[in-house]
Amino acid sequence: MDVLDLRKRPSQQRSARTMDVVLEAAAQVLEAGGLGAFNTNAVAARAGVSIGSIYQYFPGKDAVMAALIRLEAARFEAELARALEAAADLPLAQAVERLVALAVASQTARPNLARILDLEERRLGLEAEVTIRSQTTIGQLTQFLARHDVPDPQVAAGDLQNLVRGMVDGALHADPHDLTRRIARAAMGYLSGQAGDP
Amino acid sequence: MDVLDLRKRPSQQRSARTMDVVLEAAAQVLEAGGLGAFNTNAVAARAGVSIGSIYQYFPGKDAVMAALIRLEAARFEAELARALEAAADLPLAQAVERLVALAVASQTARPNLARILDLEERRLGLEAEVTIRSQTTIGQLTQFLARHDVPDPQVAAGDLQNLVRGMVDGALHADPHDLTRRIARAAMGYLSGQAGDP
DNA sequence: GCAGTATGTGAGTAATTACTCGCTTTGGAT
DNA sequence: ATCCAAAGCGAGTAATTACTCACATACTGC
Repeated sequence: MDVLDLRKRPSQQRSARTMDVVLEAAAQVLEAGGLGAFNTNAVAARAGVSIGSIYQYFPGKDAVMAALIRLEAARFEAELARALEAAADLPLAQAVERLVALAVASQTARPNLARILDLEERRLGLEAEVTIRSQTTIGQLTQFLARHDVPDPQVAAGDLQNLVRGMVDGALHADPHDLTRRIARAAMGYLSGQAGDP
Repeated sequence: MDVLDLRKRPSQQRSARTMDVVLEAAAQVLEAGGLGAFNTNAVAARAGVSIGSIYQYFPGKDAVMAALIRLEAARFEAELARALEAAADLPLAQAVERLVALAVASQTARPNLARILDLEERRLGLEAEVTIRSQTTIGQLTQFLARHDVPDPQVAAGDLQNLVRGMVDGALHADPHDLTRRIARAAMGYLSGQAGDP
């Protein structure tokens, strides 16, 4: 039984609108004001609900954070799944470019939020439910890479995810298209250099 | 006149030991407990000085943070400068491997700290003194890459820094030596793929 | 209408925390 | 020894904030 769990949702089939509104407000507060501005009052105000309502849906502040992390993870994973399906029959280079473009678009929408969620995921995920966000993302990527005969696909998947994340994080004010090209180049470079060069 | 400046240091030639102690304590608190544990009382306690003393050397909490960011930046830049000098006559691939090893070692020592400083730098550096930490680092790298006839060395320097940072951040529990090899491969892959493939 | 329940409210509370200020201690010059 | 300024101290203060709870309102089946 985790403090971050939402099992205590008062009824089974709630309108869920309030919850969504709160999470969206939390995202906006984090994006606009950073971790320091993320407090229950600010989130409630932005969501247009009372503080009490927040505590009807979430056992505490950290639970809001955790729910937001899971939400964003789920969104990205859904997009990734679609993109992977669409790119299934493409040659590796083109497939990689598409996936990178997806990652760039995803992070560019709310640059600060992504960074904060990264950091908070580590703080909250204290060993349990390790890396909420990347678990299945990595899984999907691993399978994709394995199909393209990339050696050590699991490690490669993790490396690529980190490579992309780092480059997107660092260069958010660049032109997205150009950035995508450079990141794709780095990713392909990594994959080409894979394994036994003699 | 910035709130983060330390110009108001009470005397011109202070022992500076207290200041160092405070900064080291701040680093330890951040590494151990994250941003949430970073408060003036905790830092003072860990440093073995009183709260008052902190405020004799720093105009406020954020100034401690800023000073720590500058300190770590200066340390890394010094190491980088030495490494670049030592690697000046090496072929590109070997030079890159050495630089990557340095970055890995640097971040591995205090993994959480590095991430937090990244985030805080953005929060504090609001447009002024843009990217305290990477300014001269990038400069040094740019010159190095230019000497090796890398096209667009400035962009490449930034990309490489972000690529390395991302990969190190994401895989801190891996074996440092293996990690270094993989990152170096990615970096070389990026550099090889540079410019006009037809 | 009405009973009963689900949902929403927001003033209040207890805890935390950045920072102040009047005081004590230290150390060096005479 | 005496003085003085520099350095250090830490209880106190005002502000912030996570969270509670007694109450109000909306909704549902009758």
